[in-house]
Formats: sequence, structure tokens, C-alpha cells
Amino acid sequence: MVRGKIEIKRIEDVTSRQVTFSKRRKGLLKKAHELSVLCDAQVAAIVFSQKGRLYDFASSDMQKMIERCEIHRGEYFGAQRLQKQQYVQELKNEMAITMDKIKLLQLHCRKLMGQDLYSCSVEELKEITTKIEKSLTIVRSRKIVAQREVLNEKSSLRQMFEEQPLWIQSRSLESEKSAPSYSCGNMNLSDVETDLSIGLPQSRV
Amino acid sequence: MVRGKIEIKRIEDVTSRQVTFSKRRKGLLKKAHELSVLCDAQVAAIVFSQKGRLYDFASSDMQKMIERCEIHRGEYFGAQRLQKQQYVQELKNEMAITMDKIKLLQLHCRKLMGQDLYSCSVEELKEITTKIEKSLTIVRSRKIVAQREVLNEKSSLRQMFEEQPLWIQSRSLESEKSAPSYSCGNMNLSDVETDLSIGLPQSRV
DNA sequence: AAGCCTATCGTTAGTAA
DNA sequence: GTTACTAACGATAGGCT
Repeated sequence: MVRGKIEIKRIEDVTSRQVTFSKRRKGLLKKAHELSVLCDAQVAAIVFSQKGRLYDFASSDMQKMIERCEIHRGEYFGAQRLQKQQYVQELKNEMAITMDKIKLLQLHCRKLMGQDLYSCSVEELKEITTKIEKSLTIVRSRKIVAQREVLNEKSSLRQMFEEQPLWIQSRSLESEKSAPSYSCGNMNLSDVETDLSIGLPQSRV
Repeated sequence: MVRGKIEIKRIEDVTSRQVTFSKRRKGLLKKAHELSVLCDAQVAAIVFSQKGRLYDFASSDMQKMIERCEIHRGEYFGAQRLQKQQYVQELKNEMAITMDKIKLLQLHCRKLMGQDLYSCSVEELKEITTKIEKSLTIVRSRKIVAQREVLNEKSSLRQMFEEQPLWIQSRSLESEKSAPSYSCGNMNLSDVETDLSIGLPQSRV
């Protein structure tokens, strides 16, 4: 039946591969067992099928075998572990630095918003006042410019419709007035609360 | 030559055992390799000689095979290692989140200082203006109070070291009474409620 | 310890159930 | 996914170098 020696390469036929896997796996585990008994050696074999199922054999406790194996290969695994630990340490340091930064930034921000002022000296309060005054000037002028821009846009729109019959103009303007969902009108500012809350990261194991 | 089938039990003759170990070990590793290639499976074999020497084969990275095996067997060390990996992942995630938060905070801060306003809508600009105005009010009153406190201190000193006319003493006492250091003037503090709280990440293993 | 030889034993590819 | 069959293949015990 078996015509020639088989080549050691991936079996392409799925069924054939499955059957061979079953047989050879069994054979391998058997051989592992035989070796461990005949020669009084510690033997372990681990096989994962393509579907991820595990088949294994260990002459003694698998966990101890694995540990022993890792110890033997100490250099490699040790280095890997060290690298991992260092990496974690770096991440933690970076985190700490970032948290410091955030605290500083937060402090600055709070003072700009008129909070936590009781630790400030008169001198510092003066500085803060100056800063706020400056930014108020900037923001106000920017606001005016922005408002003007909006007005100009509306004017342009009106211009575009100027050549149309009056009833269309009035209708479009009306609808614009009655549905201003974005730009304010009589909208309550406290409804639009740009919230900045930065909380604690979740605790974990 | 080989008379009958051999029994699977420890070979007592030392030399014979050693030779068999060498031969069968080689065979086992070869079979492991063949299985991995033919069936496209992950295979590992670990053999310790009686003298403690390690012989092994792994179709792919031994460390990953071992970890996968441990995870499958749900054993302690595997779980531990998995936890560590997850922990690193969590650290990374947390870091990313924190960086996002810092960016948001920075943006907020910059806007409060009158920077990067060109992306703001008129609505937003109004909001910012309101905030800044409020904080300006607060900071100014705080500044006045602080200045008064400083003056009072000076007065007290003067009082202690110089013979001051009574009317100055009484004035300083008055102002101290009428400006209770906290909640300044008639302003409602709850109006300024942009909350900024940033916490530290919990320490861990 | 390692390699060669060879009779024999054990494993397995192909096939079908 | 597993088992049974069988011829051929591969592995190896024992012997020798």
C-alpha cells in the first residue's frame, strides 16, 4: 500500500492531515512515555492542534518540568523577564512624570479660573489678574471678529437670494431665525457645559 | 539479533540505558519535528537526562508554547504571567487615556489664556468670555482682600511697636471684621463650577 | 561516547468503515 | 474525530568497531 517514503512537508489534504495528526500525535506521546520509562528520564511533550487544542505528556509534574526548562535556558528567559520588568518600570516613571505635569497644569488652570487662590501671595494674585485681563481682551476681540464673520456669511447668503422673489427671501430668513440650533440667540449658556473632569484611573489587581 | 519485543521498563544496564537514551531521544525529537511539519501543528518536546542535561525541540518559540500550555492548563504560573501581560496592556491604555486628558486640559487652559481661539465658535467664545469674566471678578476681590490683610498685618506691627493713634487701630480692626477672608464679597461661588479634578493612578504590584 | 550494521519490531500511509 | 487493516517504512536493540 505505502508506495514510497513520504516527504516531510505539510500535508495539503485536510482529512489526510487530520488522520496523520491523530496517529502521529499518539505515537509521539507514546514514544515520550517509553523514553521516560526505559531511560529513567524526565520527558515532556506538548502538542497544539491547528484548532488550538492541547495534547500533552509529562513524565512528572509538567509545571516543574517547564520551570526546570526555563531555568536551564536561564539566560534567554531571564533577559526577557528583565526587559519586561524594566519596561514596566519605565512606563510607571513616565506615568508619574505625566501625573506631575497634569497636577501643575491643573493648578495653573484652577488659578486662572479663580479657584484655590488662598495660597497665593498678593504678588501672585496681581500676576494672575494681569494674565486674566490680557486673555479677556484677546478673547473679547476674537469674539467680536468671529461674530462679524458670522454676520458677513449671513449677508452673503442674503445677497445670493436677492434676485429671487421676495417671498422666498423672507421664508428662508424666517427659517434661519426660527431654527438656530447652533449659534445662540437666547440660549442659556449654563446648558452648554464644557465639562472637564479628570478622574481616578480604575484600580486593578 | 533482536530476539523479542522489549518490555517498557527501566533499563538496568547503565551503558545500555545510555545508548538507548541517545537513540530514542534523537528519534523523539525527530518525530516531534515531523509532526509539526506534516500537520502544521505547534509541537514541543523537552527531555532531561538523568544527569540533568536538557535536550529539547520546539516548532516555534518555546517560551510562547509554554505560556500557551500553561494558559490551557489554567495553572498558577501561567495565570500569573497572563496577568502581567494584561497589566502591561492596562498600563499602556491608561497612559494613552491620560495623554488624551492632558491634551484636553491643555486645550482648555490655552483657551482660557486667549490662545488657539480660531477653532472656536461664537458660542464657545461667549462661554469662555463669561468664564474669564467670572474668574477675573473672583481674583480681583481676592486680591483686594489679600492686600487688606497685608495692610492689617503691617498695622498690627505698627501698633505693636509704635504708639498709634486710636483711630487707626479701630479702622484696622473694623476692616478685619468686615472682610471675612473666605467667600468674597457678594459673589456666589457656586456660579463658577468648572471642576477640574485630577487624581493619581493607584499604585500596584 | 559515537557510528555502523542488521534483524526485528513498531509505526504509519492509504483506505475504508 | 476515531478505529481497523495491512503493506511498507522507519526506528532501534544488540553487536561490533
